[in-house]
This record gives sequence, C-alpha cells and structure tokens, in this order.
Amino acid sequence: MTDMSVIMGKFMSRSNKLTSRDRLVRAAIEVFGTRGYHATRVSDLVSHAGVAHGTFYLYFDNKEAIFLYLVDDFFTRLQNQTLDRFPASAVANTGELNAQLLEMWRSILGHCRCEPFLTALILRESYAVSLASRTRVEERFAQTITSIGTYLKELAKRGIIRGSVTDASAWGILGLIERAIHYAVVVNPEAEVDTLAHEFLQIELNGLLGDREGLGAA
Amino acid sequence: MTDMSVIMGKFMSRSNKLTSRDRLVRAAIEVFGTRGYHATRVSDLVSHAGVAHGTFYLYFDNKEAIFLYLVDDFFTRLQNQTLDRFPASAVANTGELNAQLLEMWRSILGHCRCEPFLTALILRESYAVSLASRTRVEERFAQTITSIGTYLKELAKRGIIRGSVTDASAWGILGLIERAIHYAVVVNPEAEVDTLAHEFLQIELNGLLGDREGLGAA
Amino acid sequence: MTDMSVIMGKFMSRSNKLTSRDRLVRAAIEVFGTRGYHATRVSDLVSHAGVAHGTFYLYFDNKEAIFLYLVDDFFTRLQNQTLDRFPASAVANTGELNAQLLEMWRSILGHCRCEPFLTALILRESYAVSLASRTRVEERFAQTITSIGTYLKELAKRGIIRGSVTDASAWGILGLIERAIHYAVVVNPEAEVDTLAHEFLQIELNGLLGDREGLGAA
Amino acid sequence: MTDMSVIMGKFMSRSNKLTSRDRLVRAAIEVFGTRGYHATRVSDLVSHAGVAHGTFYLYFDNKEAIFLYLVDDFFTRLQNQTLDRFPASAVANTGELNAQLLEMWRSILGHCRCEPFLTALILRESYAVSLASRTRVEERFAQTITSIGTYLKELAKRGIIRGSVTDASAWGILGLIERAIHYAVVVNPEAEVDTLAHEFLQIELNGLLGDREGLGAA
DNA sequence: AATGAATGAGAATTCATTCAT
DNA sequence: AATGAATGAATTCTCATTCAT
Repeated sequence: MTDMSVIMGKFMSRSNKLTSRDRLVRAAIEVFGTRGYHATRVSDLVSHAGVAHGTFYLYFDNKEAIFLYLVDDFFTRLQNQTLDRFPASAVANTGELNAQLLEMWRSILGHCRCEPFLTALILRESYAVSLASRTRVEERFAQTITSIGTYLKELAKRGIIRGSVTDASAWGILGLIERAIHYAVVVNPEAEVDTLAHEFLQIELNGLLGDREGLGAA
Repeated sequence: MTDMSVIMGKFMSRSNKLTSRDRLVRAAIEVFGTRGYHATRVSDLVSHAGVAHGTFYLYFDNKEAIFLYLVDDFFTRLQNQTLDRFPASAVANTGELNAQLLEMWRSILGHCRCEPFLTALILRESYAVSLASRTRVEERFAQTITSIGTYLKELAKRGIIRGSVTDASAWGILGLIERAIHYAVVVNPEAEVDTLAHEFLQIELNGLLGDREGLGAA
Repeated sequence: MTDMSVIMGKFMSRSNKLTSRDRLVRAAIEVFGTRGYHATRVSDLVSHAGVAHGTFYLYFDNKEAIFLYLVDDFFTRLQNQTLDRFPASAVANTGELNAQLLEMWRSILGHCRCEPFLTALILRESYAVSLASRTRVEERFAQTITSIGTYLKELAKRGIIRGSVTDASAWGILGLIERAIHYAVVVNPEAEVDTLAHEFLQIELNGLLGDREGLGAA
Repeated sequence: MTDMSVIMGKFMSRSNKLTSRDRLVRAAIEVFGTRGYHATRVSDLVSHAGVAHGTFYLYFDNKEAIFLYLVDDFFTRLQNQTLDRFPASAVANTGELNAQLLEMWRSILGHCRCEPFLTALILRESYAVSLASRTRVEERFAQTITSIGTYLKELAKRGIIRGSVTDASAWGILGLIERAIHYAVVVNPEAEVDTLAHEFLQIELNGLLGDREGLGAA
C-alpha cells in the first residue's frame, strides 16, 4: 500500500516475496497506526500480515518489542534524513540559515508524509505504550533535544541567532516541529509541503511578529 | 457534581471528608498520571482511593469514563484560565501584546505546575486511551486551535502581528505551548515560571532570530 | 395496571395507598413476568415498585424468596379456584362430567387470563430459577398431579371414564392444561375463553378422533 | 461440524480422542442438565470438559451460545427422527393412524430417553435462559406447532380424525407430548417405553373417555 | 521456518445484600 | 419503616504467549 522501499529501507529486487518479518513490520505500522497500539491485538497483526501466531514470536519477543523496533527505526531514519544532513557549521549567516532550515522543514515534512501511519503512531502513542517503552522514547526525545540544542547553541555562539536560546527553547522548537508534522500528516495531508515549510520556518525564525525590518519597511 | 476539592486541590470547608467520587477522581489523576492509563487497573484506582470496587461503578461507567471526565475537566479549566481571560480585543499594540502573552504564559505554566500528574497524563496519553477517547480529545484540541486561530487572526487583522498567520501557524503555536508545558512540568519542574514564561514568549513572538531591532542595536 | 384484588387477594378499601410489600409483589409479577427472573435485578424490582433497596429486604429474605412467594401464591389460588371447587364426587355420568370439566376449563383459563404476567412466569421459568426453587416447584406439580390423579381414578372407578388411566395419564393431562393456558394467555390472548374451553375439553375427553358416536352419526 | 460422538453418545471410530469442542458440548449437556443453566459457570463447563477457559471461547461466543447450539441441535434431531419420518400422507385410516402414532410415540420417548440430560434441560429451561434465547426457542416451538398443525389438518381433511382440530389443538397436543416426555425421562425413567407409548397414544386419540365403541362393547 | 490450537493469568464488571442513618 | 451509598465476592471474557507438530 505504501512504498515498500521507504518502509523497509532495504533492497527488494531479489525477490518480490516479503519475508514474514517484513510483513509483520508493515502490518504493525498500518494497524498500530490506525487502531492504536492498545486496541491492536497480536492476532490483528498476524492476520493482517498473513502469518501464524507462532511466526510473530519467531521474530519479536513480544508485542512491545515490535513497537519499540518501530520507534527506534523511525527516530533513526528521521535523524539521518534531517539534523544529521544539516550541520550548523555549514551556515555562515542569516540567509544561509534560512535556506538550510527551509530545506530541513521540507525534508522532515516530506519524510513524515511518506509514512503517515508510523508518524501518527509515534506522535500519538509513543509515550503511552508502557512504562518501559516510555523510558526508551524519552531517551530518543532527549537525544533529539540534544541535537537541536547543540545546533542552536552553535548558531547562537556565532551570532547567527539570538544568544538567549536554552534547553527550554529546544523543547519549544521540538513542540513546534511535532505539531507541524501533525498538521502536515494528519490535519491537512493535502497541503503543499513547500508552503507548509515556509510557514513553519517563518514561525521558527521570526515568531508571530515576523521579520521586524520587513514589518518596518511595510 | 463539580467538586472544588478536586479542582482546587484544597480541602473543602464544609467537611474534611471527601466523597467517594472525589476520592476516585483524585486517585485517578495520581495513578493514571504516574503509571499511565493502560498500566492502571481499576483495582489500583479503588485501592488508592480507599473505596470498594463496586463504588467505582457507582460513579463512572468504566475506566475510560473517568479518564474522559479528567480530560474534559482539564481542558475546560485550562481554557477558562487562559485564552478566555485574555481577549485579543484588549490588545492595542505590540507592547500590550507582549504584556498579555507574558501573563498568559505565566498563567498556563503556573496552572499546569499545580496539577503535574494530570498535565503529564494529558500530554502523554490523551490520544492513546481508545479510539473513542481519541475522537473526544481531537475535538478538544480542535476547539483550542479555533481559539488560538481566532486570537491570532484578530491580531493580524489589526496589524499587531504579521498578516500571514494561518491554521498551520495555530498548530505550530499549540505545539510550542505543549512542549513548553512539558518542559515546565516534567523536564525542569524546578525552573522559575517567570523565567520560562519570558523564554517561551520570546520564541513565540520573535522566533529564533529574536527581536531584529534589539539585535541590530546590540 | 392489573386488577388489584386479584393480585393481592386482600381488601383494599381501607386505604388506596399500597403497602411497600404489595408494591414489591406487583412489581415482581410484572418485571419477572416480562423480563424473566434472571434478567431482573433487585434494583429493577425496587425502582419499579418505587421503594428503596433496603425496603426490599425488610419484606423478603432475598430475590429467590419473593419468587417462591409468587409461586406458592399462584398454585394455591389456582388450586382453590379449580380442582378444589369441582369434586369428582359431584359427577354422576358422562354428561355431568362434560359440564364440570367445561366449567373447570373456563375457570382455569379465565383465572390465568387475569394474571398473564404471573402465569407466563410460572409456565416459563418455574423450574429454572434455582435448584432450591426447582424442588419447591416440583413439589407443587407433584401435588397437582396427585389431585388430577385422584380425580381421574375416582371417575375411572365409577366407570365414568375409561379404566386405564394412570399417573402417566395425569401428567399428560397436566401438559395439555399447561399448553392450553399458554395458548390462551400468550399465543392467542384475544381468543374467547369459552371457545377455547370447548376446544380443550374436546381433546381432553375424546382426543383427536373425537366422539365416536357423534362421528358415526355424522 | 456436526459431531456424531455427541449426537449418538458413542465413541468415534477414527480416533478415541474427542475434540475440545466435543468435550465442551458433552460437558454442557451434562452440567446444564444437572445443575441448570444459570447455576452452571463457564468454569464448571471447562473443568468438566477438561479444557482451559480460553478454549471455551475458541468455540463459542459465550455461555448462551453453547446453550443455543444445544437447543437447535436437539430440535433438529428430534424433528428429523419424529414428524419428518411419519407423514400424514402415509395414513389411510384410523388403524393406520393408530399404528403410525404408536411408532411416533415410541420414537420420541425412545429418543429422549437416550439423552435424558439434554431433554430435561430443554423441557425445564429453554424459555428461561435469556430474552434472546427465549425468542429462538419460541421460534423452534412455533415450527413444531406448524408441523403438528399441518399433520392434523391433513388428517382432518381426509376424515381420519375429527374435523374440528385447530392451532389450539396443536398446542394442546404439544403439551401432552412435553409432559409425556417429562414423565418418561424424569418422573419414571424405569417404565417401559412401549407401555408409555400405548398410554399416551390412547389419550391422544381417544382422550379420557376412551374408545366409545370399545366402551360400549365392554 | 512455520503453524495454530490450547493455555491461563489477569482484568473488567455486575449485582445481591448490608447497615449506618 | 425506610433509605440508598457502599460493599466485595463472584463471574465472564480477553488476549499475549507457548509448544507440539
């Protein structure tokens, strides 16, 4: 249903027959993402994947394990395709920052648009699966915050953004990104990614008041 | 029916003996907020509340019903204490906006700090309880978005903020607020509300680049 | 709803206000008779009767007790109004037997038509309430069989009916009566009692073949 | 799906190991038939059948479902072995009717004697399990009445029995049959089926007065 | 590698009954 | 005599997990 290569991140040329494991992962993304983790029974997963109950336990220790796999996979791929590709060191001035962040927004929103089920699942349920998985998810978010924080501090140090950014700011930016993704994927999946990228970039860089100079000029 | 003791977190003046329903609501906030909704059994709730199993079903249809009550109650009170008290119409210029939003941030963060369990519960699990409750929660968030959107459009119309704010912007601001609350309540519950309010206000109004004029002046 | 004097078997002139006990008995007949014993909760009984839960236990030991009261009451009254009023000794020949049994059928069907709820309840559920109440009901039916058997043997002894009637016959007649009542009360409550009485009497006395002499004459 | 072992009360030839479903059906017949439906817990069923709780729900939706299965099965088999095998069309005169009905009585009583638990269960509790099952049982009895009625009308049309038989008569005959079965299975399980068949046939055809001609002759 | 019938611990929910007022 | 909030034992049902094949 969704593009295979994106979901699996693997080559699929050898055989057009998916392995049982792949089928289970795909089923989990779709069913968890639609019904929610807790409303999904292992039997839903296996029937959706077209495999037997026992087969599930051949590849995953338990229901939580496949969820955790999805989370790790999601965060890893998102990180690779976004922050890792856009180092603060490559930015010399406001104009370049503008360009880089625009690209980053495009990348994030585009990526999440490609896997709407998984994205919605992570946004909605990542904290709510179990105490154990909450801890794992908190670690992942903490890493993200560190990445964002490091990025921002680097820019601040070099005077490209204001100097007063802190960890709190990083959390705020994270929230902005999360709901931006939510908007792009869930609320308004028809909207152009480019338009949205500009819109959220504007808030990120200039807030509600917007570019003072532009405003002054107007 | 509305129980001040629960809402205010204070003892009632008439009698220092809480009703069974009050005890259950308090227990739910604490236990759901700590262990999470799904890891909480009705038996945890009643033992925490010090009432019998049957008593729970005297006041709530099921586990989901008490959660939904908490959600509605939370949103209603938060709305009352924030957006409802700060109309866009009372703002004439950037300075007044600054003051009003600062007050709003203080109010939101202060309010959520007072009920950390319930706040954390809503932030983490509101979407993940059940399909039915997800719908309810989505409605509540949709209302919030409408409030924020209306507020912003009013300000934009009067030229106090930039004219390009949209629904997407409202969702972005919502995300900022959510993670700001998360930071203030969960990540850094020791931080001064006032400091945080200034910090998030800065992002909200001026973004990462900050006040251009100030920046220029520096 | 149903005629009070019939249901209560008491005078009601002193006060038009029913006692709590009476209200409970009436409610039990109606609600047990409609919903069935097991689907009826004590709370249905008391809410239907307009009294409090505790009041129920002032008059009856438990839910089964009120059912048993209804059963005893029903059988006693039916016995009084039927077999007790029509002794075999009063019958001298076939013609008189015909007349007496017709009257008995009228009496039975008429009586049961007056309390359709209670009648349906007894017919449908008397054996199914509990092991204890089954025993009680079996005793009541055994008494009825004894009465019928005695009646038949007396007639047989005096050559008014055929000599070969046994206990088995008595049970067969009981079945006929039960389903006759069922038909008159449940299946076809509009049919004339008189017509039905003739019809069932015909089966009782002459079976399916009918009166041989009459048949021969025809 | 149909399980001969249960139906026939015999061991299957292929394998002497009953399936879980068979074991549950057998247990249900025995335990429901002894203790009664409402006094029987699902846990009684499974412990009697020697399977786990979960296994029960693998084969039946709930306790009511297995009861309904028993009812349908019972009625179907009884119908097949009685009315379906004895068409009114095969009867030409009173003598042949006598012979056919005698055979039918033998068949019914013999059949019910072979499954005393199930028979007693149906006779005692079929109406009392739940509102839903009452409806189902009423449908089954209505079908039976239709069968009996059709049979009787055919005979009446051809002058073999008296012309005045109606639906009411069919219900009366049904009652006679029910209590005859009850007598043969519950009250006097030692009595010879043949004797009983003659006895009930006598009532069915000639009623209490008996064969007029024979009586006159005597 | 795959199966799927069987398991049983564990959870939600009900409702007859009590008892302090 | 009447009340009705509170009780908690009892029961149904679910579903993640196992294991013999």
